Amino acid sequence: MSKEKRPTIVDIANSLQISPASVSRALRNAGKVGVDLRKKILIEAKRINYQPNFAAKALRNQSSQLIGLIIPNFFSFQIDELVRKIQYYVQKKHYGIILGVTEWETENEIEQLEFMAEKRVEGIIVKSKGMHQTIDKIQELSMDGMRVVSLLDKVDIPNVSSVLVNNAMGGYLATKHLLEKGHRRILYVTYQQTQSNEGNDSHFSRERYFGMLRAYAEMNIKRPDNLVFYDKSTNQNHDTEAHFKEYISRHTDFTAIFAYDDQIAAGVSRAIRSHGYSIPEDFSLVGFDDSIFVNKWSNPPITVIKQPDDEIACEAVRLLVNDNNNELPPAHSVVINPELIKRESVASIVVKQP
Amino acid sequence: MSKEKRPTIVDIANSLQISPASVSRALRNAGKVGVDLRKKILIEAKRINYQPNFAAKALRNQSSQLIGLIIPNFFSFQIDELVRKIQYYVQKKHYGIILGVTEWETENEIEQLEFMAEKRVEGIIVKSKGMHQTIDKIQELSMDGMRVVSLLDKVDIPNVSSVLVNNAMGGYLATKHLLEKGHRRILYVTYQQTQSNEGNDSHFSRERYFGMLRAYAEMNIKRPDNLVFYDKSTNQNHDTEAHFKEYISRHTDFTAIFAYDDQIAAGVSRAIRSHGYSIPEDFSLVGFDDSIFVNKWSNPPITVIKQPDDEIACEAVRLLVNDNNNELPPAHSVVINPELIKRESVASIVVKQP
DNA sequence: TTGTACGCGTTATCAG
DNA sequence: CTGATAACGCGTACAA
Repeated sequence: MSKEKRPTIVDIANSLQISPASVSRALRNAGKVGVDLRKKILIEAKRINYQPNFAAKALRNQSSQLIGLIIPNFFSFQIDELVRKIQYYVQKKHYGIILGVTEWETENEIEQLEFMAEKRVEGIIVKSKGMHQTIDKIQELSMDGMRVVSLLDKVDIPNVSSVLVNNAMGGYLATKHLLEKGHRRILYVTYQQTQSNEGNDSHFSRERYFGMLRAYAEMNIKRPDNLVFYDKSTNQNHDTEAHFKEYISRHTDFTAIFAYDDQIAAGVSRAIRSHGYSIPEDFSLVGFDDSIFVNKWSNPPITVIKQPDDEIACEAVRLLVNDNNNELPPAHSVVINPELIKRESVASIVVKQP
Repeated sequence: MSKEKRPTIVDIANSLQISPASVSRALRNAGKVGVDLRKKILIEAKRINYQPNFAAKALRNQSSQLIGLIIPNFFSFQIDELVRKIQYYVQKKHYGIILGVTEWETENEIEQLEFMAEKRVEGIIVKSKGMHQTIDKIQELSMDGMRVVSLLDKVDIPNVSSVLVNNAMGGYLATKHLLEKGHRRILYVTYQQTQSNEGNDSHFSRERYFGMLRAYAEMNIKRPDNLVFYDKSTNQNHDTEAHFKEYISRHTDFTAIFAYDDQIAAGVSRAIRSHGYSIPEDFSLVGFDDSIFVNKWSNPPITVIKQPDDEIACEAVRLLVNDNNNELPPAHSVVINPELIKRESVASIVVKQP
């Protein structure tokens, strides 16, 4: 029962005693077709439940109507929202997304890129760890004519686009908010930067820190020294809680914490609580990303810097899929400004300066 | 630069002065090709960086090498792991998955099903809310010859497969564990069942409860009455915490809680803590699903019934994609046994029976 | 406005 | 073992 051929435009043409060409034209509103003829065609198409053959279209048009989406997993930053929105925008243009998951493994990233190329997707949206092997592969594909958009990673390859968030502004907004609430001693908790960790987190971490410094400078406040804690966690091995427990048992000379990302914020939050302190009474906390960890579970709800996922998704798709017959925009980078989402993890302090 | 035609088997054939047919055979290890000729072909293919044209293959073979995956979101139960594993198994067979996200909206479910059909995927794996409109659409596709696997939902349509978890066994394992730890008054917290909520959760909830009763019966313990709390939350509107706060302010005549799923467990956990109680000292808690909420964030780590995602993914894919030239297995249902993951949310109690 | 004929890249079939 | 040919379903010059 599954073997009977699906109906084609030829079938429609035959039952109506007309040519397949007219059917093709009618079905796509292309070329000239008589009004009544088109009507008959549409009716017949519906009657026999005609479905265009995707492969034939793709072959004929040299276009797969597919774009690849390569992501590390589903819980880092707000990636679930991004995927959902990307899927939405892509499908709105009658494209499909084919998915690859890499677990932050460079090897998998390369494998996925190759897989997408084989499947002849028309473009690839990729969030990678940013190691040079992956970048090389992206460059290779790009030179073969593949359009690539790097998600939230700056990639310096001609013809490769990026959709970025203004990290410095994120750091700035978080810090300014804390300063305005009266905090002066704000601890920055971020990943330790090692040779092996040459990925984008290092750059981003520095950028966010620059933003922090700018906020202090702008308010003419001198930022105290030694208020950075480098967490030795990695993407693969997350142990912020333990590291920070150790730290807080010896240092409590801060009133607020700005966490590099939500995973760190989560670990910090747990460490703080396990020491009998609470948020925001004892320490205020600002996270970064607004991942589901934070926005669906954290207690109390954590104030965060949010990367606007709708805009990111929309831009990424716009860079890959053209709207009508318009030309695609040339490859370029888009920088999107993050915003501060105030929740309940930041308290005002009146005077706490010694 | 992106416009130069990709090389084809004809290009290879021409530069080698042979026929395209031989190239095709050589590239696929199909049919008979001389050893040295094959070698030359492979070398030339590599040289010009030949990539098979997916659309042409699909058209010729009447097979898109694509399967559709329709899911509600990325954080319900262990869906992120499921997607990752499904993607893994699918790609191992050189298939791709194309993704649809529904947000538990019946309307979106139907739209996605139609989209997948248009894209001519060879099979669809779908996790739906289970409303009849969706079921009808699945049936329609199925009658058109589409293979469909329902993920974690029983669907009574001939030719549609299901991969299910033994819910009764889940309830049984959770309860048995609690009983063995000395608990007798175990509160079951589950969703309220309304007319509008005719989806699968109702069935599953009952099945898990039957498993619970069986555990009591098997140990010859009479289960106390009135130990079920119906949470009025829905998939769209999750408010377990508030509901349960209200409940616990008036009832504390239980020592342990078995939550229908992790979202409920999460809400219950927060409600308990906000009342000044702690887990497991005051109440023990067992969740269901092992979603990322629980396994990556909860504090303390919550003991759960886990649906073995690797096995589920593997079965789902096996039902859709044949290994070599083997025939696909006929549509049928697979029931997989869940397991108990012991963590830190269950304490022993010695004597607490009044 | 409509029809004819060809090609997109691949593979199955059949002939040599 | 290898080559020629047709066909998969659709879109589009070109002709009518």
